[in-house]
Amino acid sequence: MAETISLTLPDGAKRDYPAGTTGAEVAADISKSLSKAAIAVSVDGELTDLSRPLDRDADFAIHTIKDEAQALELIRHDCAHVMARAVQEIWPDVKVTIGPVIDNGWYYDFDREEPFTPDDLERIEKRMREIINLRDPVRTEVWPRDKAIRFYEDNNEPYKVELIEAIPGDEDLRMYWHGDWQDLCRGPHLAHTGQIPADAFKLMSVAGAYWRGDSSRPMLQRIYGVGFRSRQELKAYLTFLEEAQKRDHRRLGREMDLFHMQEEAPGMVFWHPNGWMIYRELRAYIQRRQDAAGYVEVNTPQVVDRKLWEASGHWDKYQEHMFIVEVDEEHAQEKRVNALKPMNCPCHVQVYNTGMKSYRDLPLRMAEFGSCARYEPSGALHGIMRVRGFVQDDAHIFCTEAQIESETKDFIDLLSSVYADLGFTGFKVKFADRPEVRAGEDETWDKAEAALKSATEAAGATYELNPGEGAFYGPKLEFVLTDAIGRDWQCGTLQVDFVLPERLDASYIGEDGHKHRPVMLHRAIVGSFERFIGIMIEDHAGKLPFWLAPRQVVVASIVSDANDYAENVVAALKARGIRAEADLRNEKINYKVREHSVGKVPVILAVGLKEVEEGTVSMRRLGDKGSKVLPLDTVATDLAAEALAPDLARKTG
RNA sequence: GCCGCUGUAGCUCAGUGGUAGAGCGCAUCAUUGGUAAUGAUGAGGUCGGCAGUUCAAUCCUGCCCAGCGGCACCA
Repeated sequence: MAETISLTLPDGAKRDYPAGTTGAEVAADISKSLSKAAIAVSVDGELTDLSRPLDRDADFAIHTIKDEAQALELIRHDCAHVMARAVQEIWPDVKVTIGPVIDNGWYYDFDREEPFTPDDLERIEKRMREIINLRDPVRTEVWPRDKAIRFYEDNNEPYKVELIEAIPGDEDLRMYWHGDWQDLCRGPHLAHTGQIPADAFKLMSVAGAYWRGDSSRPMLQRIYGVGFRSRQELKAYLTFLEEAQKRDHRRLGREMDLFHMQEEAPGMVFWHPNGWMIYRELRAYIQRRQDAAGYVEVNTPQVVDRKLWEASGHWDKYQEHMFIVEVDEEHAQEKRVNALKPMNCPCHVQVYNTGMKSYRDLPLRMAEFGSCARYEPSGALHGIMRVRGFVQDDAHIFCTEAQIESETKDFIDLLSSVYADLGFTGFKVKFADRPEVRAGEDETWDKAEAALKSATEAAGATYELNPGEGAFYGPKLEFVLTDAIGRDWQCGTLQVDFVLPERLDASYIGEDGHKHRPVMLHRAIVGSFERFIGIMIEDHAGKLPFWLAPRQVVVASIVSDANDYAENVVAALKARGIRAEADLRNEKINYKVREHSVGKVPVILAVGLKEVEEGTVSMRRLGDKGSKVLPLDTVATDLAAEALAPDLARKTG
């Protein structure tokens, strides 16, 4: 070890210290105020404790609470420790497990017989504040693993023992203390508990979670917390949560009268006229785009004999998740067992397999908006986002291996254009390559992965790797959208499949006059319409773009003498393809404006005696404060243009 | 599926071992008004379902169903 080490500060200045000097000592050497404000240091970009001895030349930075990323990481991390200590002080029998930092906060998993109650959370929070006020210094030591294992065995912390045993190699472990409380942790940590802002965290909820994420292992209790640097930041986050709640598609679905769900059909959507209008518009748009992109559309049965599912391999793997339909046929020897189709692909191969296919028929792009049913586990259901009955913008492209690349590129182009039309300007691409357990030769995988990669690049898309997450039958691309409040949604997909054509014996006659296997590309752009509409509702907070809005215009009369004129206005708008309705109720205009604003109607046209006389309307846009009086013709022309779906608008120019 | 919580009027929610309330919405009447709630009156409930305890259960107990928050799952 060098006697002297040289630290390069962020401003470029170099400072020399004896090896073994700690970050805290460096901070104290620079200034007294920095010494007080310091919470951690970075050594060559790596965040670490103030108390850690420095042993080499490095780029060096001292962090205070002003360094947001580092501060939040440390605060949340130490909140997890403080919470675990609070829990163990209140209930000494509780066993601790793990407690990582997550978006906006942290969680910690505990093993305790009794469930934690909301009152318990308050109690824990209070104790946490007390611990923070103690300003206990954080201390770490490096222990050999044997010693650590013995320590946790003696202290009856079996989960910690298991954690250590799962750490590969025989590296030493870092043990953590604040006060008398101990945990296994590699850090980094704050200098003392008092550096946690005591008024900027909140315990949010308790939930069950499997030990090590494995559903065959014990269910632990997970307490979630959120933590920030200041009370203001916490408050801002809580306000954000309230805003997010207001755009919940389940709530908006009810308020806008889009759909409902009920006990008799869990996970199935009852679409109301308003919601179904969105669905129809979106589906018609996708249909037009796919027609234009050279797809053919088919429709295949929903109830299909188990034999087909056995042949495709689904019966084996997904039987538990299929709706089974048994039919007693009067003269049959045994019951006929069918399944509601969970997906379209096996049926598409049946259509493909009729007649002889030639290489001249490829690529064959077969689309279907087919109703699928999957018996999803009850706990997975979530509004219309995760359902048991759904329709995808599903299609299978039968092609040769040589065509994978151009088909992929064409698909990504189509998908980008559709996403842009739907208001999602950017999307991420993930490339999921071969999983450990897979079908097919490595050589085939090489070819498929290479084709998929170069096609993705040719389409101008950058991707991140999602290693080992491909389907068992082939690599896949996942397309991920980000919504208005920053949440990611995986919607589109493209999967290369060599297995199903084999299993279901699909073939074509090649140029050489011999039989060949086609490749199948499974692909979807929006994924399920149900889920995508849910995403659109939340993304727009219910204020859908005009062409998708189920109710586009309400013409509201101000006095009953304007009722006839209001009806005429509605007729004029309808004649131009606009979804317009009249509100002639005996209510004040304030009342009507409020009701239709709450109902997210994009345009309200108020008409009173003045408008009747002048042939005008008073137009108010959703979200605007005021209104504008305009000639009816102008409004009708403008709104008719606005009502066109993006692809139709492009055609009209 | 697993852990926890919840289920009362169309919606949001109070409430009680002696069969129930508010606001909004709905209906009727009055009001004809100018851009986010006009007033009055009225109707509306097997208190999620099935058992049990009790003289008596919406309330207590058990089982089931559904929803919510997570976990696991997502062909």
